[in-house]
Amino acid sequence: MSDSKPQTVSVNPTINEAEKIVREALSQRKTLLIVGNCWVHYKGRASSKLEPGERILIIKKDGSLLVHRSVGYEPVNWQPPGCIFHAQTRNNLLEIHAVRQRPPETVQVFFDKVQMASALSLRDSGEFALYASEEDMQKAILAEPSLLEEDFKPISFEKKVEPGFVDVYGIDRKGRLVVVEIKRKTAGKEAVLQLAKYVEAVKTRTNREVRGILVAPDIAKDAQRLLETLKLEFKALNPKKCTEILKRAKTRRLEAYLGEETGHD
Amino acid sequence: MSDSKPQTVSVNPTINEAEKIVREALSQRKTLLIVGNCWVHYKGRASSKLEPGERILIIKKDGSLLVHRSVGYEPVNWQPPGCIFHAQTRNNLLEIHAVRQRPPETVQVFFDKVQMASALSLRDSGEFALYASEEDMQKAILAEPSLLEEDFKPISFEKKVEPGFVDVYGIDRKGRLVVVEIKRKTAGKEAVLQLAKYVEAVKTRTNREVRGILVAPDIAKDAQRLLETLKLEFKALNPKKCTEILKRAKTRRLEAYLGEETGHD
DNA sequence: AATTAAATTTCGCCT
DNA sequence: AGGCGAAGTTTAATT
Repeated sequence: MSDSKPQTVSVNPTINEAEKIVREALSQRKTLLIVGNCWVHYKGRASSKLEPGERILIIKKDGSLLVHRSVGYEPVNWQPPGCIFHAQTRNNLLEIHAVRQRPPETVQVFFDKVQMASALSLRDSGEFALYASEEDMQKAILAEPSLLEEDFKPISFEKKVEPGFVDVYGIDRKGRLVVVEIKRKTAGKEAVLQLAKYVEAVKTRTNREVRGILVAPDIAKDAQRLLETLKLEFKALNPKKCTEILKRAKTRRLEAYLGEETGHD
Repeated sequence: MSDSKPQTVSVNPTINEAEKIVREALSQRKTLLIVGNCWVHYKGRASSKLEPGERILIIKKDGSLLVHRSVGYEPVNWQPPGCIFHAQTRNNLLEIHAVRQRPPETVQVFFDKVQMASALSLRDSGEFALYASEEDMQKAILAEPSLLEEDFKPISFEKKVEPGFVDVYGIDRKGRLVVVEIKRKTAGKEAVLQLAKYVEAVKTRTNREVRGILVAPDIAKDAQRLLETLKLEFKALNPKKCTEILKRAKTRRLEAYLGEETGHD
């Protein structure tokens, strides 16, 4: 008897039938998907109660739980991965408890009517790639320092400086130290203050002149004013452009590699 | 012919059958639920590509979109409410496009195999109540100022002060100004620093003595030391107690209301 | 285990 | 519409 059925789906099941599907999903580490009328109690970092209504419940094999209403991007109730679940039927009521150890939290979901219950084996080995991250921008500046300004020479990156880490650290064409703070999106006041903090920290460690440059696709009006007050600088840089630069740099590296070491594979 | 069917569910539908369900959901503002093999392209604030795999797609009537993998609390791809959708089948491939105007973003989902497709009418008018939130604690102190200390008189709340907003602002029994910072859980150093910031800001605006009181269920050891160094104060307050106080206050208000204006319904 | 910073953060409130 | 602060934020990296 094979239990490798890729999916069990039941429409308008009884509470008992639904419970069987819940148990199947939980015991075989399948994805559980239930649609029905339910109410939810949460206790933990805060507490909440959700009155009855029709919602979607998802429990994943990693022990995460989501309750979604008919509107809203965010789940109304949830539990991060690592929960332990317990399911039971009492008085024709399907109860699903999700318990998290640290921090101690519980979510209890009660169904009195199930429209659909499903236990799914989701095969998913596809990779997810996010482009134009802050890290990409950093790599792009390191690969192509002229993106920042002509004759900029990077010395290090993610350099430890008292309050944290400087994104990029280098020397300009006149030998002045340059501290670079990178933001992937419009820079606000907090980004300017972060840069100022690092510039001040570097200044205490040297007698040389120190410049601070904020790199971002854009800068907010108030942040611009603050930047000027603090005698810092701004360099506009589009994250998308960084992705392209990186792609080009990789190609170049690949070409150099193929030129030097042929016949590899 | 009635279209008020509460749900349409199809197991292992053809791509064309799945497309019909997608159109039903989108045109009738139902919740769309699809499980199947898909890949996803996202372009907007950032860009991403998700290689093929079996996932759950949810589209809600408010124009939000979620793609969930078999693990993880967060969706791998998503779109907040307010999207416009477009669906089509080409070469036996079901394409669903979600477009957001501002910021300009698109998510494209491509299905080549659908395990389950469903259009759901979720009736949900249940209220959601979050208890013991920071806001509740604030309200409780305003309703019952002696929770903070005897003879404390609140003046305002969420008062704008240079770096942000002061939770509660008032006067103590000796006429000193009091700045209150509230935390729902154990207060850490950042909470103390936040309070210090506000106290300093208020001091620049007055000649009067200014006290700073941190209100939380508990305070961390290092935060306690910092608090003493900065000559600030701590008042333990349990969020749960606040919820009870609020309930009592509401009852009292209701009683007063019923006492004054009888016969209202 | 605790801290810190980033996120396609989202959400709500206010200007 | 944009800016700012908070969130049961979550997540990942680092001390």
